Amino acid sequence: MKPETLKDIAKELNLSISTVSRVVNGKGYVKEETRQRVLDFLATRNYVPNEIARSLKAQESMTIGIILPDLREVYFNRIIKEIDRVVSAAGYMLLIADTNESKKTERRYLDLMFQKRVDALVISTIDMDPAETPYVERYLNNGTPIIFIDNHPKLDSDQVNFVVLDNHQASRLAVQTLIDNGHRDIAVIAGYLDEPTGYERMEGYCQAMEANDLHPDPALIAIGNFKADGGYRCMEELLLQRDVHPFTAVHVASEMMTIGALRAIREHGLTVGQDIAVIGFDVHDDLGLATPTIATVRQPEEEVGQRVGLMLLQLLRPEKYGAPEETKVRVKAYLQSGSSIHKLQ
Amino acid sequence: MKPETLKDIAKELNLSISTVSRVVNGKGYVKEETRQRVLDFLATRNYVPNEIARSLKAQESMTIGIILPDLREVYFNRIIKEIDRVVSAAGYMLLIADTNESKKTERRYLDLMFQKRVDALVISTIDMDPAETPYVERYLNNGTPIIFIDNHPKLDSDQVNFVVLDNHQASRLAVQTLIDNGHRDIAVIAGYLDEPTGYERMEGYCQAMEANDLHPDPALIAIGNFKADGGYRCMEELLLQRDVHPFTAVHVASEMMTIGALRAIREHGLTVGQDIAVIGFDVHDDLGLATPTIATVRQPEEEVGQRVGLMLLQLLRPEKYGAPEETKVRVKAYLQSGSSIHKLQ
DNA sequence: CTGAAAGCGCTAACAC
DNA sequence: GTGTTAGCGCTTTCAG
Repeated sequence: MKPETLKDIAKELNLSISTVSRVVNGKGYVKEETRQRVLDFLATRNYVPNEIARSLKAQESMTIGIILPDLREVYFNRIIKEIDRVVSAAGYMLLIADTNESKKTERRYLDLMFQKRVDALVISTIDMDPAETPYVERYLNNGTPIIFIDNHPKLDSDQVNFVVLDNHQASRLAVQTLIDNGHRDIAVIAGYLDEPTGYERMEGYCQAMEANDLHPDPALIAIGNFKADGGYRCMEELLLQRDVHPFTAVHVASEMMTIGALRAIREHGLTVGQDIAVIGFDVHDDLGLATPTIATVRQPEEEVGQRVGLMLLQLLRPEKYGAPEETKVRVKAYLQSGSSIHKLQ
Repeated sequence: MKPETLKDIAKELNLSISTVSRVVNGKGYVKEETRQRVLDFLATRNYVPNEIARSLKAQESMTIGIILPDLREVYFNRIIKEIDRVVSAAGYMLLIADTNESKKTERRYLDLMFQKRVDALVISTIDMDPAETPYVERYLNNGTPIIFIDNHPKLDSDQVNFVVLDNHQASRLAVQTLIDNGHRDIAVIAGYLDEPTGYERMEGYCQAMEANDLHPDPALIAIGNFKADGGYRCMEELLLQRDVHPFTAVHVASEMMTIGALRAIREHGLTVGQDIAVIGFDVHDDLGLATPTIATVRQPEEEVGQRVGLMLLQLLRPEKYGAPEETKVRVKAYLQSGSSIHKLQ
């Protein structure tokens, strides 16, 4: 019933535990004859080393914790998949926790994972001042590597590693794409400006406008709540004042707000990619369900996952994977074109 | 740097390890005064018990392994989210492995998780004869509970627990919905019949037809490869022979094939929900991007996750959660309506 | 009420 | 080459 131990094997073979251990691990001198005898016997049994005991002795769990707000988000599950691929090759496994957007749950998991002594932690926190909580400090005091994804705490310790999106570049790319298609009167629907993602994307919009000698009209800047209803309301507002403040294109700076904005446009009897050009942010339609297809800037999830995976290995085993060159990285968004943008003129 | 141990604490307090252990775990007699002294001291330190050591002693890891082919699939990440919610309340954490549809990787993970001595395993295997591999047997010999999801091996041991979809009922529901809308000439695009999901869904189609005294026309049954291109080709075939074998509606028995079929219909200049009614299988468009919206039968992912979670707890701690009543469960699909079905007559 | 001691399964000096 | 031993951090008898 209970799995066999080295001791069991050793007893049956009339050998010492250490000898068996040596052949199992393939390290240390063992006479070829004995080695074979052990190997043959092992083949008939079903011995699998107990990693828990190994962990206790070696003081490393060979596990990496991942804490995130919602596993259903495409962004997260893709990243995890990549991280898994990269680190599992080095023998690490992933302990995953979904906080369901709850700070309380996030803290509980932070504790639980520390108890389990994860060798490193990847976290997309919703608790933006982790430096102040003892929860994260435990890891830091410990020297346990932490990598933040999606967002990162303001705290500027060099212990704070992250891989996040370059929001400025992303929205610049979006707006530039509209401009390249001949649009000049461009509205933006951004998220709350007190959140970095909201603020930075809005700045990106302004940067692109100014780089093209266009003046962002304050009336064409709408601020929503990152959700579909926010996008809907913002779009409504923009449309209602359209005779006074005309625009031919809009950049919506989050996925859900894009969904809402599209609905508002449709309900106003207008056609996307004809009456109004739309470029979204991180809109996922890999199945190609939307007609017209939605142009959007997107985060390179695979790249993020790979970078996080590699950074983990470098942080955990620098002697093997080299010291990480950069532990604060901002990845670039890419353009996914779609028929929601029409050429002007 | 290294986290403190009971020993460290005990030494500083001039107490024995066992006394400190008792107050940390709140079990066993400790004089109220000493208890307070320990508690006060602990508050100033930052002691977190080492779960690895606890696990070794207790012979349980408080972790549950999950092995699945692709974390990006909505079906899986929702289930995991629910399982996590349920079992984490009981102190378990999830070790997750994405095999990327590879049998070899699946086996490697099966081994790794056994090494880590997971207390239970949830698996969506792609290796349909696990009974023959020693990989799964190790767990079974061990008494380690295994729950299969999505599909299950043919092997009919009572050790094989599963929570899977009732495919017959799902396709029956789909076809019945078409019939209820007045359709009688109904085509089906099913997956390969040597896979249970392909076969059972096709049977469900036949059952619904027969229950309504309709004769499934063999020419209206197309078999594809479960992927978008398969769905596309099948739909093409059906459309090309439509004058000889007319139909007004089609049930496509997998998500990706539905996507392909929709494209084929569009490219033939026909309109879904007008010229042809379509009901898909497990089509996910929670963002509501598709127009018209796609009617589909869907798996109740949340229910599956909850059932698996509860079953795990019951299998692991029957004294606390009661013995599981049923360990082979088939959940029912539900209907998600959409404008891809038009009423006939 | 508290402490000493054994042992979970494994690794790694260190002897022989 | 192989065995003995100590010890990773914890829980849990068993003495005192």
